[in-house]
Amino acid sequence: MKLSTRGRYGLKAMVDLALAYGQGVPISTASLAQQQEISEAYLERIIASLRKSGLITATRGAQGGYVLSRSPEEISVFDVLNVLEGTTIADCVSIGRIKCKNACSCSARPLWLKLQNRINDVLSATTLKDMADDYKNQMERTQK
Amino acid sequence: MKLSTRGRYGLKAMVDLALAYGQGVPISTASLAQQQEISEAYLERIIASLRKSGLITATRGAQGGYVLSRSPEEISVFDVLNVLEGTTIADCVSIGRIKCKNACSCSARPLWLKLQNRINDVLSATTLKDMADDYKNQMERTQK
DNA sequence: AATAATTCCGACCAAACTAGTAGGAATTCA
DNA sequence: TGAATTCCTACTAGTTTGGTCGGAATTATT
Repeated sequence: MKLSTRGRYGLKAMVDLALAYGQGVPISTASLAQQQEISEAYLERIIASLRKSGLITATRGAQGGYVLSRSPEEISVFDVLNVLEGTTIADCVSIGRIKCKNACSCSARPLWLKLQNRINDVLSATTLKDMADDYKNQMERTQK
Repeated sequence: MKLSTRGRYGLKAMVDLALAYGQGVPISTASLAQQQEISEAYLERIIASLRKSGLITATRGAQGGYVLSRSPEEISVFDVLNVLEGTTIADCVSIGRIKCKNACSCSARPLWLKLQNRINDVLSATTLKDMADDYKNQMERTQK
């Protein structure tokens, strides 16, 4: 039930991109990594997945970097974590074909389904804009 | 975000014990493992943790086995998974001291807290009795 | 008393996953 | 041209997962 650094680093990077959204300036991995104080090389690979999934767009070369492909309110946390982590808590609740042959008679499956729904509710109801706004507010409050 | 077999096997075993509760007959690992069609040796070790935590009580020797230490409605899924898995999705939402020094200024922490609460709500609102009852109902329906 | 059934315990193990590192090719701006 | 940057692939150490194995201790049954 633990989130990996992959998901945590990646989501925070996405929030950073959300904060920069609208200025049209691409942000480099170097600066994203610096804000989180983590390894540039590692974050780069995480970001590569996000780009391949289409959530962010890269511009190469000097002054290059990344921008969100859509506006922050159109990207949910679910979208992001779905790329970076498996979001399903057990195989038997995944949308595609169910791998567990005992699914019909499993005493735990109803619970997993319910739990999965609650998790998805939270993740898909929260957008990058929400997180960026919350963050800005929090920063303001601690300033004062 | 995946549950391990440890949590899944263990919880199902607990439901099996809940179904047998009240008859006073201890259930052996052999029979619990058989119902799930999994390795006896592995389940034994999972069950050992549950016993050490006090959720179940063992009687040794022939005709021995395990019974729930409390009645099924007094044991929540949270109790069980708390023993078998870490139930926290990130260190920064654990109850004890917060390990992450950036917790105050983290753009993701409010989300993790919210998500963690939703998960805990579901897990602690569901008891072994609920699961056992659901299971019995489901079995009846598929019989007809 | 012998035996079979069972919990209990510790050591071991292979495979997968996590969290990185390293190095260099390709691209683009200045 | 040179610096900044993405992009890509290979490598690695450590941890976790999901087990197995062998045997000691305990108890009910015969």
